[in-house]
Amino acid sequence: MRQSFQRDTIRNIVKSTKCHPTADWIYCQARKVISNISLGTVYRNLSQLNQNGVIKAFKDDSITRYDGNTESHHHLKCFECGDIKDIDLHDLNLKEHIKSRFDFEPIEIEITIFGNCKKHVYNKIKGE
Amino acid sequence: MRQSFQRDTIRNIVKSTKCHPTADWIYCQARKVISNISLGTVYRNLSQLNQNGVIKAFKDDSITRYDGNTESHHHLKCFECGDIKDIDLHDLNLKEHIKSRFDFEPIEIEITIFGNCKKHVYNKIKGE
DNA sequence: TTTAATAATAGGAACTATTACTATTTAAAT
DNA sequence: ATTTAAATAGTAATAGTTCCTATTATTAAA
Repeated sequence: MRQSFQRDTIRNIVKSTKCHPTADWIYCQARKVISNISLGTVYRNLSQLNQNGVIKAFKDDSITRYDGNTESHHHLKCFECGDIKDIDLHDLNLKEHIKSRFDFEPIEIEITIFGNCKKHVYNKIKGE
Repeated sequence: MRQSFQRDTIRNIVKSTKCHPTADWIYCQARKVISNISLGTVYRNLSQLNQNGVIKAFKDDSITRYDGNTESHHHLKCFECGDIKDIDLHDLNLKEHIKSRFDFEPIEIEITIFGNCKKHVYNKIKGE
């Protein structure tokens, strides 16, 4: 994988946000730097960076989101605002748990918890 | 929601398999009963049945799968054969855990564990 | 039991996220 | 400098799904 300004730009964009952006959002940001960058280039490089473990891709409903945080972690997604927040459930020892209970060798665990974040729980209590 | 033979057929197909079928698989099965049923009808009814809690829809990569089992449960997906098996992690009390640890009101938890099922773990040990 | 209202349908067009294709450009090894 | 192959921009194609429309079918009411 040789150097390209396009790829460096894309990596920097993903690495500098915690908003779990989509390819399209990244494309819009990238165009501010390279006005004629193509969407295909964005997809190709995101896919490459993901394969090399530089970033992490995950599915949010039917759209792919990208995460600069490559540590093992899970997601809280608010039904109201759609915000996705990283959480760590490392101490639950889920892999060990699965391994000992089921006839299955776990490699990767994806957890998304849907519900209401602080802000929207508060709003519901207030009846807003 | 008034009765339709198409919807009844679709519900029966989903309810009578544990294979977590896609819309297209269900469409193929449905055509054996109603030869000119349209794919749009299949999608519309699956969506309706899901909204009414009769069946449950979930995403597998970029495809939607449907589950006749509406009890709260999670999935084991084998990297080798792609088979998806239902598991119950009810006793982990994940909702209580999340609620007490994060400022978040959990409503639904989706967990998919990717790895190798019994059959393929065995094959790997044997070096096949 | 006809009639009226409208939910559901078949068939096909449209949409969206993503991937594939191709001629050209660019990085970097020789 | 020259060469080689990776990367690119721009665009066409794909797959899964939703939307549209004229027609049909179910159910409630007269």
